[in-house]
Amino acid sequence: MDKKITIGIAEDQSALRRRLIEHFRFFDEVDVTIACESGDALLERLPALPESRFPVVILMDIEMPGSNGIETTHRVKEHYPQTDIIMFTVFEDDDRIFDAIQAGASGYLLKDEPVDVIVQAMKELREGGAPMSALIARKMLGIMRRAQLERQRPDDAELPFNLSARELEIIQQIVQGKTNAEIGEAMFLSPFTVKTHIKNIYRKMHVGSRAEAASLAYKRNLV
Amino acid sequence: MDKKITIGIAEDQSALRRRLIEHFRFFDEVDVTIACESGDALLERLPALPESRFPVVILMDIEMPGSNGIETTHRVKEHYPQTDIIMFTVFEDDDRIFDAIQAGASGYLLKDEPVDVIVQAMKELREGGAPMSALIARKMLGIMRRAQLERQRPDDAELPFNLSARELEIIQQIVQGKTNAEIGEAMFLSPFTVKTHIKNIYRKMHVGSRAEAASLAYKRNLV
DNA sequence: GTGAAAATACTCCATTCGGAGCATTGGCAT
DNA sequence: ATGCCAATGCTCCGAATGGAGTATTTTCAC
Repeated sequence: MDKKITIGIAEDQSALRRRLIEHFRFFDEVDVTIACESGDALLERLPALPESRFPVVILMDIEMPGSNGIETTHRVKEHYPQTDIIMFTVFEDDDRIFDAIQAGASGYLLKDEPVDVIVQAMKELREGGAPMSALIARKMLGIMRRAQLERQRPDDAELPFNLSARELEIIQQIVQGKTNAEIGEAMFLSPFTVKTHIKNIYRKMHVGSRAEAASLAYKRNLV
Repeated sequence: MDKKITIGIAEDQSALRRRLIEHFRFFDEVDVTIACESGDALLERLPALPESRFPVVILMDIEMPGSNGIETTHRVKEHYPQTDIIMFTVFEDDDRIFDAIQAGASGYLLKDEPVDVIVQAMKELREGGAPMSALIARKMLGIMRRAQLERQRPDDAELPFNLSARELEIIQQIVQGKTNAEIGEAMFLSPFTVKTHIKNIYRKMHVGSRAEAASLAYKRNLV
């Protein structure tokens, strides 16, 4: 059988914190090894824990005095990237969810979830999942629909519009607002050559000005 | 008790399709009302269904001949936005997950999930969740960490660089590659006026050319 | 109702750009 | 080997841009 899941708790409301600790006692799978009333306290006390009692999962309140849950998550993941963090909150606005994920949270539960669901979430986490309350999961989808993905292009993939590598270099200078002369200087080329390249770029991209080319370059993730 | 969940299936492998239909029979909660071997067939046959047999959830394979699952999802959501779609696939690359979500999918299951998990996912969906296989949920988090969120600006929030509303309008035309004369025509302004606005824009944004302004506009989500 | 800010409009001038055409070189593929 | 295409460089010309300065009208807040 697997070892117990060691849990950390950061939650400023002492009543809730104690209630959680009490309830977790009834579950054999988990073991609360640290519980703090603030993110700062958690960060202070974590280094002192022996490895065997170091939390594998931290239940993190978002709203806390001092360092809030987002900041604390950032710092914890910085020092202990292998520790998973579940945000635990009553709030559910999109920006906060997004920020929590970006900070490194791997799960997001609303505080009204029953304790057995929380324990189940811990197990899911350890099995590679990303437990989320239904409402949060739905909101995440909404966030993703509004998000722009920065798709990275494999090096050998062909560039949009059949642009050559050289032409791409030139575009990158164009979006910086450089003149042909400046680009030539930067690339050790005659400004005439730069101009010829730009002519070809315009033809391939079906545009007719630097602004339009820059715009299209952004839209197509060329820069 | 709630009514049965009506299910649609789009899956080109006939063996799997039949297996799913067979297995779903054992679950009282669900009722397969339509099963097709392609996205095109689904789109063709959906309009003919009576409302009572219209699928509330569609299990959608991604890899299909003709319209693939992403395209089909797009079209289904376009015509039947209230129908939920679960992507059902063996593939799990980030771009595909992202595209599926953007197309309007509300869940994402791997084909190796047991049927009872799939049925459970349907129920979760109806309860407002977004069921995902553990692996997919984790990948979604990774995608979100790389994503840029387009945070929408409240109407009364001040624009970056203290640009006026009128100036913003002009920028939008600039990124389209228009000349001052064309902008003037579109906005019923003298080209001289357009020029004056652009001068002010340059001053406020600390740039000196249309390409640079367009570029910065994209970076700051002005367009 | 007064003042500040924004929007409108124009002039002059030097620089830059975009379009067309042309030429040479070097590398890569058939 | 040969032919194609990318990369390089150039000329001429007209159109558009960018910079500076000035002026009138509108609008909106205090």
